[in-house]
Amino acid sequence: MKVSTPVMVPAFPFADGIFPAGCPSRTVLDHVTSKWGVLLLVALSEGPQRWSELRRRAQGISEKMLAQTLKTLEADGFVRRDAQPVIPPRVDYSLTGRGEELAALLLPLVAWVAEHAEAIVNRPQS
Amino acid sequence: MKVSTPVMVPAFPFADGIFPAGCPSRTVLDHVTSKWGVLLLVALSEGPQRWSELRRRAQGISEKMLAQTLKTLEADGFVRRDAQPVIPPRVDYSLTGRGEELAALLLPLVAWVAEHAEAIVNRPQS
DNA sequence: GTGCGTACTCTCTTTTGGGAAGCATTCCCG
DNA sequence: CGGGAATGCTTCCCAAAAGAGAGTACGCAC
Repeated sequence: MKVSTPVMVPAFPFADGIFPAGCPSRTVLDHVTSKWGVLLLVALSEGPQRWSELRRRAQGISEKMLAQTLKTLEADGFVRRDAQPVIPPRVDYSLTGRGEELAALLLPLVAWVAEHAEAIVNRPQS
Repeated sequence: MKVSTPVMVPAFPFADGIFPAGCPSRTVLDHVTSKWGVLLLVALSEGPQRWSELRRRAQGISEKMLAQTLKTLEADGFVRRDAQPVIPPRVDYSLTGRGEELAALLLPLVAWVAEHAEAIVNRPQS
């Protein structure tokens, strides 16, 4: 497998300047590529999970950032929040269709990074 | 098209917890998914460019962040810095092999975001 | 009625990032 | 012959944002 597919994306017309500065693309890109956004989307790509579970999977995230990031992802329509009014509260988070599309693009990236990370940190010069 | 391909990436063994908190993957992931890191990598995927050119393409970036981000990407071995000792100075930046691999994974993601950004910002509910 | 577990929310500290000026060097213009 | 422009950074200062940690509401078990 590997990089056997240098399909070379059409490199669409980025004109001059990747994106206009105030463009929606910038906003959304910031959300999905945020430190915790990526991690949560990848975590959720393995199936619905509840708050405390996500907290465990995304090691090191604070409760504040978890809540905040989930809220952003939900507002963007990537994540579905399903709160059951039971006590103690139970809230399940899952990817929407849109979220799954995105995760499918994110996963290869994360996989590549995971595979090369050590080499990159140790011997920057490739 | 759409979600016609729930190919579901193999979802490799993320065990429990996407990455250990202090893991190199985290570090590298943060670098490449940083706000300006993505933009610069994508910009450079269209060919070598010099400082002032990058500054223009990545609309809105400050000189400080451009210098800092390029330094990080160079340290990680994604970007090559080629300074010619002429006056006025001329410095060309380009992707290394590793940088191109990464950009190839980044482009589809950026393209998807560009395509859906407006809908996401306007009508979060999909 | 005390204490626990869950899902947040609030407050305060640390880090990040933008803006602008500075710098080195040579050529161009007046 | 002197002043200003062009280029690629670097440094300083301060506002904005990220992040940690404690606090809150809620019912149930004991």
